[in-house]
Amino acid sequence: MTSKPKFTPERRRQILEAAVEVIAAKGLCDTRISDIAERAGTSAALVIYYFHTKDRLLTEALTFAEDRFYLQTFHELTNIASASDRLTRLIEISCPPEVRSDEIVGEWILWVELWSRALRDEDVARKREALDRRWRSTIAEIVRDGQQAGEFADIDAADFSLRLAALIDGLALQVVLGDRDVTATRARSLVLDVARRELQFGEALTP
Amino acid sequence: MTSKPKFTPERRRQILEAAVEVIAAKGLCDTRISDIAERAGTSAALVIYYFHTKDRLLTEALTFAEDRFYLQTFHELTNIASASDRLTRLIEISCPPEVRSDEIVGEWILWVELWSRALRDEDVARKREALDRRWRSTIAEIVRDGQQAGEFADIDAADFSLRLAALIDGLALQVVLGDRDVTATRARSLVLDVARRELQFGEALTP
DNA sequence: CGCCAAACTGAATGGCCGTTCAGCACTCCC
DNA sequence: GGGAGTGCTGAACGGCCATTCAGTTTGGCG
Repeated sequence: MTSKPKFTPERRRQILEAAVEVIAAKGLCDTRISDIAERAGTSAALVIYYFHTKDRLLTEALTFAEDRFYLQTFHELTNIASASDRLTRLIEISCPPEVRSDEIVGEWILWVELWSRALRDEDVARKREALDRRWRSTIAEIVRDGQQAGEFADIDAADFSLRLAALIDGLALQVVLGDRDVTATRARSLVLDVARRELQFGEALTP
Repeated sequence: MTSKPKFTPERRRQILEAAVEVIAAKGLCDTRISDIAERAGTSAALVIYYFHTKDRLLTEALTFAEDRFYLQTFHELTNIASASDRLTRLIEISCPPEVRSDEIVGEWILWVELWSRALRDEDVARKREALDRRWRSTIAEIVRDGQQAGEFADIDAADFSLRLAALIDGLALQVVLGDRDVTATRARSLVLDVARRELQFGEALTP
């Protein structure tokens, strides 16, 4: 309101954050530059001044958000010693929680928007690919750590991480779309079961 | 071209098919009524005349396409006797093939568009939910058939079908988005491996 | 044939929104 | 103080596009 924030990089971030919020709330299609400007507390003209075109702004906002979320998650995981605990936490973080936390659900909404954009924009497609590769590498890394520590069974880490990531995507999607057959807790426990069964750690399985 | 098709229901279908093609090619956001009209060989005014509003047309087109695809798949499966063959075929059909067949890839593109729409439109969300429920039921049905015939191990059919459907979603998505780490054949064989391992059918597993 | 309803259309209409632009305010440096 | 550069803005501009409308064609039917 009264504050008059200047200085380019700070402004940039403000606008990106506003863009992320608007996209999550209204969807890519219905996002207007003026909405973003309003939420950022400036004018539409300034938004264009910083990003030149709406297209570039939207692309940058999507990757900005996903990148930030990844770094946050990654940072949290580095504080956990055991591989099985790290994997468990990773699953908990990535599956949407039962209570509709705007933070996590918003993150998944942005993924869906990112996917639809990546279908038509080669540039976005490559950025998405890089984000997902990094994510799967992180899982694979945990698996290999656990295997070296003797916590996990000796299965192929690359295959497992791809399967696990895909399963999380598929289940989280259902939860975010509000499917009444797929509650958040059910999704989470399915993923955890798969991980425990395949890597053979944690609670005993009763088959 | 020269033909002059009339009669309401036929026209309706023509327009819906045109809409589906345009959406798959350009995406929901960039789909114009005039594009659809042009492809259907009529005027934009007629399109509105039939569907009243663009919104309704798009929603109807998306569910029309997915419904048609499901029925087609379902019909093909009914001709297969053994449950394991049926499940194998279901997986083959739903995973995008290596050669970019417009038919299947288009189907997946439409799913992504449907998801992003379902995020904001309760009506679309419910329709999507119904489509997915039917799909998972189809899988569960096959599993139960196979179990009764002694082909499959006795695991929980509902859980398995949810997990399998989610895995297919997640992997097919990567393929359709052009991720270079996830080829179509790799995705397909991962899904088949999971199914065979969990249900214990087909080729021997070498763990 | 003549009449009616329904299918269909081309040409407006009206609103929206990305982008441009001319200029204001502020700060820094000489 | 004044000149310059930069952050910033309000007010156009211009194009696009869903929707409307007034009117034409078509086909069936008495």
